[in-house]
Amino acid sequence: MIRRPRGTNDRLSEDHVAWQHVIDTFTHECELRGFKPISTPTLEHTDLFSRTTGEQTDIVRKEMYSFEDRGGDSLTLRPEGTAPVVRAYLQNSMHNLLQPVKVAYVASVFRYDRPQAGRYREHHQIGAEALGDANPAVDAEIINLLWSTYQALGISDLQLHINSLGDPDTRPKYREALIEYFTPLKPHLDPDSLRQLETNPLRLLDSKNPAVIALCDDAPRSVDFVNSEAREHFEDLKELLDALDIPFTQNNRLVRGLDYYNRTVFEFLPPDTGSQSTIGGGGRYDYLAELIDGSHVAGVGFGSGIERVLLNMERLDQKPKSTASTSVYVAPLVKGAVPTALRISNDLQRVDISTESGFGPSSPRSHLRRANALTAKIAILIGEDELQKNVVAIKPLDGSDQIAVPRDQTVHTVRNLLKPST
RNA sequence: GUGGGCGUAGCUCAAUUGGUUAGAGCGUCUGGUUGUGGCCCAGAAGGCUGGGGGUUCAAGUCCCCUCGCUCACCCCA
Repeated sequence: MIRRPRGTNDRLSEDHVAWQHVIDTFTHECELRGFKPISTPTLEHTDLFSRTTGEQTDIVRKEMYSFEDRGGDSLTLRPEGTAPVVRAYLQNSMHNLLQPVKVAYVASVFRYDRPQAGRYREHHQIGAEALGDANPAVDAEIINLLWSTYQALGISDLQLHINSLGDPDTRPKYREALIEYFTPLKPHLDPDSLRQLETNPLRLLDSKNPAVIALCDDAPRSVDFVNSEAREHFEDLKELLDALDIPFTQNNRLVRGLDYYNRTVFEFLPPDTGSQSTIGGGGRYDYLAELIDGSHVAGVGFGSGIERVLLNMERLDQKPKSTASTSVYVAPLVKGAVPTALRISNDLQRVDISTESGFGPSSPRSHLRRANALTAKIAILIGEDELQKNVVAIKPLDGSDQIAVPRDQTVHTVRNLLKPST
C-alpha cells in the first residue's frame, strides 16, 4: 500500500463544503475592500526564503522542503506566503500601479515538521498583503480584513494581540537589553531558553515555560526602545483599531517567528491557550523588499491557516456540513433505456436541474433505493413499457403519485414539480 | 529532532488468567416484491489482528525490533 506522505491530507468531498465556505467568505471580504486575487508559484528559488525569512529561524534551518532540480537550481516549496508576493510585486513592477497594491491569496504552504493537531507538513493559508504604503491605516485595514473574515465565519471569541517591534535601527539596542536582563537569570533558564538567549533572545519572550514566562514580566519591553516614528505609528494604529471597534490586547511578549517584521506584529488567539493556538497573524515588513532586490517597499500583511480556521469553527459549532443533493435521478430499467436515460439527464442538466443517471439497467427496486440514498426529489423510470409508449414514469419521492408523461414534456413537468409549492 | 499514548473488517468497537474456525453494530451489495424507495427481515462480501522476529504445546493477547497513526515539546498557521 502506498500511503500519502506524512503530514499531508486527503480532503474528501464532505470536507469541501466547509473548506469552500471559508474561501468564499474570505474572497467576499476581500472584494468588499478592494483586495485583488494573486497567485504565485508553489516553488521558488531557495534564496528567496533563506534570505528573507532569516537564516536563524527554524523555518530556514530545518523545515524547508528544498531540492535541486534537473538544471541544478535549488528550489523550495514555499514555507510562507509573504516573500513570494513581495517578489512578484518587484518582478512585475507593481510600483507603477496605484499604491498601495492590495492583494489576497489562498495557497498551500509546506514545512517539514512533526505533525500534530492543527499542524501539518502541507497546510493551507488565506493571506493578504498591502504593499507600497507605510501608513498605519493600512495596518488597520489588514487587521480589519482578517478580523471581519473571522467574524463572518462565526469565530467570534478570538483575542487580537498586538505589539510593536520597532525599526532595524533600534532592534540591536533592544536585543542587547534583553541579553543584559536574562544573562544574570541563566540559572533559571531551561536548555532551550539558554540556546535562544544566544541565537534569538526575542524568542525567549514567547516561551511556554511558566518559569520563563514569570521572568518575562519584568523584562525590557520592545515598545520602550522603538524610535519616535515607530511609537507614533503604533499609537495611531491602536487609535484606528478603537475606531473600528476591534478589541485588542497589547502584548509586550508577542514576537514572531520570521525575522523580517518591523513595527506592527499581531496574532489572533483562541481563548483557551492550547498548543497550536495561533490561528492567524502577521505584521509589517518595510525592509523585506530590500533583502530581495535592494529597493524599499513598505508592506503589511497576514497569513491564516485554513485548517486552524476550520478547527475553531468546529469548536464553536460553526462548521457547515450539509451539501446540496441531486434533484432528479433517472433510472433505466432495461438496457435499451440507457441512451434515453442519459439523454433525459442531459436535457435536465442543460436547464440547471441537477440530475444523476443510473448507468446500468437494474430493477426498479434497486434504482429507487439508490435514488433515495441520493436524497433525490424525483425519480424518472424508463422501462420497456415507457419506451413502447414514448413516455417516462415520473415518481416524486415525497410519496405522491407517479405519473406518466410524454417524453418531450419531461423537462417541463419536472421543472413544475420542483417549483416550491406556495 | 525529543518524549508519551495507540494500532483487530470501510467506520465504531468486542474477543475470560495466553486456549477450538477472531465476533457485533453501522456502512456496502443482493434478496424478501416477474416493474417500485425509506421502515422491517434474510443473506453475502469484506481480516496475513500494521509488518518482522522471539517466548510457548498454544499468541489478537507476553517480549524485542520496525512501520504507521496520534498527542505534546520545539516551532508555527
